[in-house]
Amino acid sequence: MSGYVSGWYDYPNGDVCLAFWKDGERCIERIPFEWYFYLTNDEFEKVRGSVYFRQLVERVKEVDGGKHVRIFSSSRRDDRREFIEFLREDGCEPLEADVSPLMRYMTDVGRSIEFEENLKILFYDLETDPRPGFENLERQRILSVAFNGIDRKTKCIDADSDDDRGEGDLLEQFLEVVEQHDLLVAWNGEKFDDVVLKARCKRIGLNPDWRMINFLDFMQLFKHPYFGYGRDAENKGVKVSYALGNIAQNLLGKKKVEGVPGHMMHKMWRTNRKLVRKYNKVDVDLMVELEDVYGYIDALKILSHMSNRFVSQWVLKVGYLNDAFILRYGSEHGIRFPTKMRAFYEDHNKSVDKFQGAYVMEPVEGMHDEVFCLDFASLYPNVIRSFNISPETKIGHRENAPGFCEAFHCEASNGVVFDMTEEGVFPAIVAMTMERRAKYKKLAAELKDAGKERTVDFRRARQRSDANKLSGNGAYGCLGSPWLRYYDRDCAEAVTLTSQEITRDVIISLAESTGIQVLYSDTDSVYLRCSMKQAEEFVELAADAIDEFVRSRGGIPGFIRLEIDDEYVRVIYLAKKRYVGLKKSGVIDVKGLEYIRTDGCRIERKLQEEIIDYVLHAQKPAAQKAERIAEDWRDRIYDKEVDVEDLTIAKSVSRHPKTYKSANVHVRVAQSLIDRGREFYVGMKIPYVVTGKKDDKLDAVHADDFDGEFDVDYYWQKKVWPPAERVLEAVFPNHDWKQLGRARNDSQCSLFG
DNA sequence: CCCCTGAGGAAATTCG
DNA sequence: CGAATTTCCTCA
Repeated sequence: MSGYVSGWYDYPNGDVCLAFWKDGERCIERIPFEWYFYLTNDEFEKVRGSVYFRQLVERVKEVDGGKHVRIFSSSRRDDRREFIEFLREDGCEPLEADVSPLMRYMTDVGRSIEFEENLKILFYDLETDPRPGFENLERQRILSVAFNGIDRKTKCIDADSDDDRGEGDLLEQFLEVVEQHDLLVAWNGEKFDDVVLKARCKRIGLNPDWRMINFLDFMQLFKHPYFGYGRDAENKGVKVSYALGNIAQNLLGKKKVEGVPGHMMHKMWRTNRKLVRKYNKVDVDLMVELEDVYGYIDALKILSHMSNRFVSQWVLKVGYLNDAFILRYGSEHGIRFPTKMRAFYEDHNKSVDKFQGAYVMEPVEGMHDEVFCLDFASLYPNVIRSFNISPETKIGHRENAPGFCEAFHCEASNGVVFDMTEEGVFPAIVAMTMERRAKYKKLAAELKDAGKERTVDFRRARQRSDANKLSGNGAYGCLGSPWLRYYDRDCAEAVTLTSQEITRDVIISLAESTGIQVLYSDTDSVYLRCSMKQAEEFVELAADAIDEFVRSRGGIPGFIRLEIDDEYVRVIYLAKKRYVGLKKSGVIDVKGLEYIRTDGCRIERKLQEEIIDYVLHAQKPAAQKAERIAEDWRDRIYDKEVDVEDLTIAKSVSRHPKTYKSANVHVRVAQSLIDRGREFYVGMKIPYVVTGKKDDKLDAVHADDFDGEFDVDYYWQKKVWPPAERVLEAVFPNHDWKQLGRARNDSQCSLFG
C-alpha cells in the first residue's frame, strides 16, 4: 500500500482530497468532510437564538462531553470571517475557527495518516529574460529550465524563441515532467522560481492543478538554525552569502563556478545557448548533491510527518509545528483553543506589550583561568513541567485568585497561580517531546557505538531527536507570541521569571555563599571560577536547593537539574553575551564576537582570531607581542596587501530599501542594484567595500564593482582595529592601546623602513 | 496552510 | 556635536 503524497480541500464539493500513486498513476481519494469550528456550550447557548447565527449555521453537534459544540457552516474564507466577526461582536470567542478544512480533517479524523516514504522529488531551476526587472517577475519570460527528478538525470529544456510560442512549448514539456512528481524543489523558489513558474503558466494559458504538488524552497532549509548549515561549528563565519554556489563551495568543497549573471541571461541565451544550459544544470546538480550529502529534505519529512502534515517548509515555523501537536493533543483530550488573531485580519498591526525575558549577569570583565560552565538541561521546558504552566491550567494572579491551596496549586515567580491537579497541555507536549528526544538520542548513541554512524537508521534517529528538540524548545516561544492561538503573556512570563529566580536567587546565591566566584551567567548557564571537585560538589548542592525552591512554591521537584557542561582552561569576558574561552579539550569557544559574526570583513575576523589565539594559549600573554600582531595587520591594510575578499562586508537587507527609516550603506548599495535592474530580493546579503565618505555618510561599491580603491583609514580605524582592541583591553586593562588605533602616517612609517 | 521569545552589543544614521 | 534611534546579528 502506498502512502499519501499531498492533500487539499475541494471547496465546491466539500471533499478532503488525498493523492497517492498506484501503478505509476496519480490517484485521488475523496473524503466528504464538512468544515466546523467550536464554541463552548455556554457561549453557544448565548448566541444560538440570534438571527445571524441561525442564518449562518448549517448544523451543530455537541462534543467533548457537553463542554463544546461543533458549529458546521460554510467553509468559504469570507463566510468564515463574517461568522467570526458576528460572534465577536456578541462577545463570543469562536474556537479554532481559523483552522482550514484540510487541517481540521488531519487534526480530528486523519490524526495519523500514512505518508508516502518515497516522495517523487523534482529539483529545478529557471533562467528567465531579466529585462522587465526584478519588480516584475511575472513578466520575466522563461528561457530555460533545468531539472533532475525520479530518473536522477539532469536535463534541460530551453525555449526556441523568446515569444509565447517558444515559452509555451517549453512549459508544456516541463509540465509533463512536473506531473510525474510530488515535491518541487528550487533554490530561493519561494521568491523566484515557484512564483515565475506559476505566473508564466497562467499567462500562457496552462492551468495545471498545483494543489497536487508541494513546493519547497531548498534555501530555507540551509538558513534554518537547526537544519541549516550554521548548525555545525565549522561552518560558522562562512555564512556570508546564501547563494547556491557559495553554499556548495563551503559545504561540498566545490570550486566556485561563475555562472551567467542574471542580467546577462537574455543576451547569453541568444548567443551561447549551450553555456546557459551548462550553468543552469550545474545549479540543479548542486542541489541534488547537497541533498545526497546532508539529507535535509529527509529531516524535513520526519518533522512534517511527526506533526501529521504534508512535507513543506512551513513545519520549519515553530508556530506551525507546535500548532499541529497542540491541536491534535487538544482534539484527543477535549480541549479547544482560541481562533488565531491574525488569521483573518491582515492589517492588524497594533503594538503588543512585551514581557520580561531572561536574566543576564554583568560578567567579571577580563581573563580568568580554571573555569567551569554549568548549565540547566532544557530549563524552560522543565520549568513548564515543574509548574504545570499552560493557558488552561492558569488560575490567575495571586491577588486575583483567592483560595490558594498548597495541595492543588503552585505559584510561579510572576505571582501567577497554576492548577496542579491535572497535567496541562503544554507540560504534556513538552514531556512527550523530551521523552521522544531522549529515546532517539539514546538510539543514535547506540548505533554510533555499534559503528553504524553512516547508516540510514542512525541518520533518522538523530533527525528524530533533533526534530523533538526543536519542537520542545519552541513551546515557550509560542506561549509568548500574540499571533498564535495559545498566546498567554502570564504563562510566558511565568517561565522566564521563574527561570530568572532559579538562576539568580537559587544558583548564583548558593555559589556565592559557598565561596565560589560566579564570573558570568546568561539565562540557563553559570560560569564558576573553581576546581573540578568544587564543581562536582556544587552540582549536588544545587539539585537539593532547586528542589527545595520548587517544592516551596508548590511545584513538582526533580525536573530541573544543573549539570557540568564544560571545563575551561581560560576564559576572557568582554561584555554580556561576548566572551571567548579555551576548553580543556583544546577547542576554542567564541561567543558573540566579530570573529564569528557574518556582517564583518575577513581581515577584521582574522586579526581578532590571531589575537584570541595568542592570548588564550600563551602562558602569560605579553602586550608587546599582541601589539606586533596588530601592527602587521595595520601595515597590510595601509600597504594595500589585501584583496577584495578581505575587505568585503556583507549585510542583509531585511526589507524593501524604500521602506527604511535609516538607510545604511548596504541598503543604498541594494537600491543601486534595483536601479540598474539587477537581481535583488528582500533578505539578500549585499556584499560591499567601503570607499570613503559622502554627505557625512559611508560610501561603498558593490563587491563586484570593486576596482582596488578603498578607504584605508575606515578599514583600520573603524572596522579592523576596534574588535581586536576590545579583546586586548580585557586582557591588558592597564596597557594603553590608543596609539595603535590611529591612522598610520607614512612619514612615521618611513622611520622604520 | 506560516509570524517562537527577550536581552544585548556595536555601529551607522538621524535628530535636536 | 552629542544624544537618540535604527539596524544587524548574536546568545540563550
